[in-house]
Amino acid sequence: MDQNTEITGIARREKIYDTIKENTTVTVKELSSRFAVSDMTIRRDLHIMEEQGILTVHYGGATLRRPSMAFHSFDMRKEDFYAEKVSIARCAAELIHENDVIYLDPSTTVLLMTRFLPPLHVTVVTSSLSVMEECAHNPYVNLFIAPGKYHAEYGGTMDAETMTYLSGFHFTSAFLGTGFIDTVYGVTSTEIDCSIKQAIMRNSEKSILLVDHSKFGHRVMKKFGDIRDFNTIITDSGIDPKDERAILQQGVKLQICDS
Amino acid sequence: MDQNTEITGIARREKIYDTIKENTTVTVKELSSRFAVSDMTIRRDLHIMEEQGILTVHYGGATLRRPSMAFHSFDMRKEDFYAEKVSIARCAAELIHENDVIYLDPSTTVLLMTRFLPPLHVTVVTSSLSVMEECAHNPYVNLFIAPGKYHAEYGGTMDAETMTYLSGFHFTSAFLGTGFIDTVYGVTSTEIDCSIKQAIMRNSEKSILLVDHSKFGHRVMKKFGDIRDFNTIITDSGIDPKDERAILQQGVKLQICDS
DNA sequence: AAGATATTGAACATAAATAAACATTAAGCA
DNA sequence: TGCTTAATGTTTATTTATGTTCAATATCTT
Repeated sequence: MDQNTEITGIARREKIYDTIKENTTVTVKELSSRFAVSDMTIRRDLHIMEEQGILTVHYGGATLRRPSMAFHSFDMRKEDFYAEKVSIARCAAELIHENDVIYLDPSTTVLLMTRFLPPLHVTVVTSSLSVMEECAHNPYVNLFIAPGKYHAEYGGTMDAETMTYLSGFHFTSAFLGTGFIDTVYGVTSTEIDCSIKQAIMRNSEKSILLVDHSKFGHRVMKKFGDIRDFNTIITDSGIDPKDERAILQQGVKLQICDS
Repeated sequence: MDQNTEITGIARREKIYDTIKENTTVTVKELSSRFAVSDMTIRRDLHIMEEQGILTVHYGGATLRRPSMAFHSFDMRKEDFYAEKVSIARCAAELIHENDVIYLDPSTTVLLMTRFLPPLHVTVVTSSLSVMEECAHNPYVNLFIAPGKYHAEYGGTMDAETMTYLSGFHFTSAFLGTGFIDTVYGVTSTEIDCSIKQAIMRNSEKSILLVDHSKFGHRVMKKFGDIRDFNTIITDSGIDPKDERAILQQGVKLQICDS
């Protein structure tokens, strides 16, 4: 309405923030005419604000980034290899049986599994806040929550008490994600995450690894398992044939889902 | 209802998601006329959302994927005396100090406190999923999550392990809610809830009860505390003067917030 | 079960939005 | 003043979202 004064840069972005806070969503056109600047400028503004985590840009405009709720904000769909992760998750969910007791890891790919849970009675144990949110209203799911200090970077609890609590369960299957897999060195993660995952795997009849192809060939300091420690590895069709062979040679079942 | 001015792409799909979350099922016709787009566009939207696992398309429309149903006693309670609860929560939040270690009960009124948390560093311990969600992204909050089986009717964990975990903390203040308060008999709740609340109160320097006026004069089987076990009781101006006097006579600080 | 009606998806067409590269302007400052 | 930098505008090819037509298919009606 009133842009009498020439607004520029940060000041304009603050106004944009005010607008999007009210309306939840804004369009490029609407903003460019309101501030009498070019579409390109608005687009640049929106991208800056997206970098700052304020909003999510999409074709035509942007939407306020809502703080909580894994799926309610669609930031997740901006995850790399989202489509691949969805198909991996879909495949993984098919491995669930009636009365299973399953562990669901704090991982975006594993989280997607909650979307494809079959209508079977299962017990879900998790330390992931997003998984809790998704399972809380699912009448088929018996949900158990692991304690500890919440870490925003993992989206869940992760400390000694988390591990102790989780060690008290016996799982029929554990669904694990990872950021780093190397068919020679094995699967790696952070110190505490490794400890927890190892505890889980010790207490699980089956360990299933969900990992998209982009994670292959990378590793960090601490290893939580070798390839052969998993019963099944589920990945997408982007996997390198060499890695595929390496996994099969180690006698591990490999499931490749096309995205 | 609809000033859906030129909603496009993702933004429209978000709205579709909101709609289907409420109604469980949507039709193509209904959506295409509501958003003033062609049927084909809606169909494409629905297919994208099906691919993402959000819903299942069928002839004529789509249905929410998640087996929803019981959209829960806990969510329903959010309605009664909402304004009163908000002002009670706002008052309660003012009792928080820098570096406090506080317990937040699974209760709708206590949950509302998370909206009014002052910009002070606090440690929040909770067994309430909603509290977790609200606090997870609050940079001032150090969040600790209590374990156990999740009960949809309480919106949080509530079992022996929950109690054991919570007993390990020392709180500067505990913020508790209740459904039943009687100035003569005391404050009552379910068996397990009582056990947990008592454990909390034993380990807390201060116990603060948040209760709107509609809860007075009611009681159930098990008591978790007498009026005088609380340092402060916060309620709204609808409280009966008799109850007000009864509380003050027992030497308990009473805070009445106008709604 | 057969015919009537409505819904669908595929192929194509079109308009709009985008990112990238480059041009221009404004602003600070030695 | 002239130099430098940051912000904005412009032009381009490319991508994306949406609309349209039509044959195939599903659902309803009797």
